[in-house]
Amino acid sequence: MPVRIPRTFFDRPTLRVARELLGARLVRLHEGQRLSGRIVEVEAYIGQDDRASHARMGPTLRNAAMFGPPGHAYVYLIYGVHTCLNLVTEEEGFPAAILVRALEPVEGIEQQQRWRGNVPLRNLARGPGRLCRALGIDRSFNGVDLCSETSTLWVEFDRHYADEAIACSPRIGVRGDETAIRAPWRFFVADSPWVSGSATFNRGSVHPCPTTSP
DNA sequence: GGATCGATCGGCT
DNA sequence: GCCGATCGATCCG
Repeated sequence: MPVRIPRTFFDRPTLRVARELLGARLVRLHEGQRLSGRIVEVEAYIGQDDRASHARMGPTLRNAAMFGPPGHAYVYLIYGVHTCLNLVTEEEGFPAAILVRALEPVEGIEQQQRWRGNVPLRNLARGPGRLCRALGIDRSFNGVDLCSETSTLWVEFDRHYADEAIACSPRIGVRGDETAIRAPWRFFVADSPWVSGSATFNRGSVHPCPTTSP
């Protein structure tokens, strides 16, 4: 039986957690059925000094989950249209989270297709808004404890990817050209057809993978 | 495959 | 008022 990833996993430096989440399986339980996908792309948002983070202006009602304990979900609405899922990391009080950007579909694909309007399989969960729609994740999941045995959303260990299979790049969709904001805090499975972004961007902007943050 | 543009809401300045 | 950690439709090559 697969087991939920425990809170101790999330209660660690965010870049390490982000790297190790690649290959893990995100599971949503819906009416007794498992809907899931393998995480193939993530982005790290670390601390109040991260100019791209929602936590940059300090704690607010919206970003409260980022300041809360690790192992919880931070879910928000973007552009008035799409939902994004983050997994909160590091000790309570320190605002950090990992944006889940793409999944390789694994279980309950038919239900996911229904929620997605029968788009091509490749686009089922390729992008942060798309994967939320595929798994039926809305803002009612904000603050949910992924490590509680009673929640209907969690993460399991699944595949392991060697370092050579992993690539890094600047985060997608963040504005500004300061070096700090361009930190290569996006991790993805190189050459996976399931990651978002264009092939040329994914190949052309690859950085060495960082292991420590400022 | 790539560029552009509109949608549409909540949260902050 | 302004502006997003985006997506899909549409147009072009």
